[in-house]
Amino acid sequence: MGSSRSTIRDVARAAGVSVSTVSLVLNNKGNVSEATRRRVLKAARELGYVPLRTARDLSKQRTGNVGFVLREDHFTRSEPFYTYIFLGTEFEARLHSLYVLLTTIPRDYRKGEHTPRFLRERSVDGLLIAGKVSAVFLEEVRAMKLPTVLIDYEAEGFPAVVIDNQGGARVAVEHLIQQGHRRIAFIGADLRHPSIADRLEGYRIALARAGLSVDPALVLVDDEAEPTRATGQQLGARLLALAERPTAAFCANDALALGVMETLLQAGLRVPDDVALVGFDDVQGATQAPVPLTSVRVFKEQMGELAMRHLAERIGPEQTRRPYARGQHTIVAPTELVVRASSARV
Amino acid sequence: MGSSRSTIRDVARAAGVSVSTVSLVLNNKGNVSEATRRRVLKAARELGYVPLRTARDLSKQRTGNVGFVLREDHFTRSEPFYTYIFLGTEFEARLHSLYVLLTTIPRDYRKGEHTPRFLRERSVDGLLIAGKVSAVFLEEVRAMKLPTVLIDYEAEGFPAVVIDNQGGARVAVEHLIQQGHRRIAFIGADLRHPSIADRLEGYRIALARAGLSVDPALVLVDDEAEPTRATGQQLGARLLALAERPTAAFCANDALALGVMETLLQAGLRVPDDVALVGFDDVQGATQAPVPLTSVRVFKEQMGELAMRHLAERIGPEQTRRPYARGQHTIVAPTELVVRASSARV
DNA sequence: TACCTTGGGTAAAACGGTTTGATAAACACT
DNA sequence: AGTGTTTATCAAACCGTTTTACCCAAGGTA
Repeated sequence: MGSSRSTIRDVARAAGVSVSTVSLVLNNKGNVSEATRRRVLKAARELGYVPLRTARDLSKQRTGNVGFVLREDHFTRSEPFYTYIFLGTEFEARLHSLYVLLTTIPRDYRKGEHTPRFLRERSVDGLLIAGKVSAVFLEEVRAMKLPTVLIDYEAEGFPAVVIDNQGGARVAVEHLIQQGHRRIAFIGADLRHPSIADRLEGYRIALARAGLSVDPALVLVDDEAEPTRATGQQLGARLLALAERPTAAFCANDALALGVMETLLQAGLRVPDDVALVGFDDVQGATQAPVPLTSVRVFKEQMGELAMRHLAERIGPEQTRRPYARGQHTIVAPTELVVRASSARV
Repeated sequence: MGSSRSTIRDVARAAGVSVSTVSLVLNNKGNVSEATRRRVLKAARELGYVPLRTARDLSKQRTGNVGFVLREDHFTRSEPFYTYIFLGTEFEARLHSLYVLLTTIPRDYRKGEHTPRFLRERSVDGLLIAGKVSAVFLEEVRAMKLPTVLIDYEAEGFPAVVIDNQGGARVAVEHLIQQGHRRIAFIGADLRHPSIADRLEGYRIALARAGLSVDPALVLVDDEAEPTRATGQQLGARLLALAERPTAAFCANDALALGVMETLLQAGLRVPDDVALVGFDDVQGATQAPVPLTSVRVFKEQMGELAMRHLAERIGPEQTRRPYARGQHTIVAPTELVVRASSARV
């Protein structure tokens, strides 16, 4: 038992070939006869040889790492949305022999002050950014000319993997219409967030296609707020205060929907009998709600995988580094409506 | 603007010294005159020189990475307990110039099949393991002779950073006693988990110190279950079914406590008037509960920091790698009782 | 026969740092 | 003046890979 790990030289010696040959075999490159290939592989196996990453990376002029950046408040919120996305990237990363360095940035990012260490040290080959982040940060990243893919967010000049927000919202609202609803509210928050804006657009389209007009009074949006449960409670109160109450509401996400539900139930209304509710994201809490929540399911791990795969291609040996035109190379991840009790037949 | 990043040789040339001198200056080693030191630093600054990690690591015979392993179901559960611990380690890692590779393992870990990639490739200098993990995994790690620190879990032969479970539980129960309670239940789950066992022990000690005896009927434990909200609901039902109902309950964690609360409220009881409740962990949900929950606060980031600092010491250049005796080098992180409405005065 | 290919292999030069002697100069002590 | 000792510096070796450039023998072609 050699205690220290064995090197490529040990393998070469054992197989009776040169170091270069071993390297060629292990990377299946160049012309190597079947006989030597087998000898080398056998020797490598017997010695339990695993190439040393640092050596390989130094030689290959790469770091073998990719960065994964998201806002701290997004990472630590109770719904593990981005956690699943991260797991997806981690999973896919294995296939490309990359390591993922996860780090968070504050909501109010300030330039030099908060720059992730791996960017300063330039020890990543590419970058994934999940969720909405400060424009200042994106600016800084842009200047670095580092292959980057956004996830669940969009910005000029960056390829992105996004949820089919508009499509998902449309299907959700169509579902409500099919259940017989005609007065359907929209519950939303910060419309500068592309996802929320797109979901509103899906709502509009669904109504239009059904020949229904959009009643501005039913579009309940707190443009200054984050789409949280607390915001949902407040908007729920506004909904209750309406002269002519809607029979259903489509909420821009589950947190909002759960907040609305809470307010409605506390006011003594029944869901879905008095007001049907549909959310978006299909978070864990959706099934555990007092009235299980109908929601639009998002395939989070899959989004992470798609993003990582795309990034790996850009990093890859091909080095095709072509610049991205706006909107081009935006990958849209499909959604799926999950019907539960909160939107049962009227 | 030299487009390519500058190397140590560029700095040496600019400062008019040898490469070795630059290295010595940048690592403040050896004897270097103040004059040259300044010249070198100036040159490095002007060239924006940052040492290349892969090169440094290869040379130093280290990887510069540490692994962070936890169970997938722990990572993705809605309470970001381990997420905060991870953030603490990440923060501390910066001070030691280490990168943290986060990866999850399944609950039912099987040897070769699920071995984290960085262990197989031996590309970490040390390992952090958070939460309870499969004994099989610990066995595998032990065999690797890799510096390791456990967090929020304990096992033979590993140093660990743990919550002061017993002390926290004691303070919590003493609080209930001080509020006038005499019949206090304990709500728990899987007692093989050291944390839960220790919290039960704290409960016992507090009662004993107050001269109260432990009524076995009031120790409600589902030994086969995980300490989740659902388990709490079931145990809440058992509590309701007791002939002589307790006036208070100390729960082994907040999830259990919230489950119990739900059951009690649904049964028409009032908290704290009919039954006072105290939890443990002080999760986000504790403040948002129907009746805000008194709980034992845990400093999660701090635990991560402590663990990483300890690990860095073991990895460090000192190489003191002395073996750990049982229980030795177990760092106990303090707790703090946070009193809220669920345990108000009787 | 002389002249390309091509297949199979290697030695040596990177990659960009750190660390280890060696060396020369300055200094201190008989 | 001669002899250690310390201080400041550097050339070269080293870390473990990949990659490049070259070599030789065998086979094909004119």
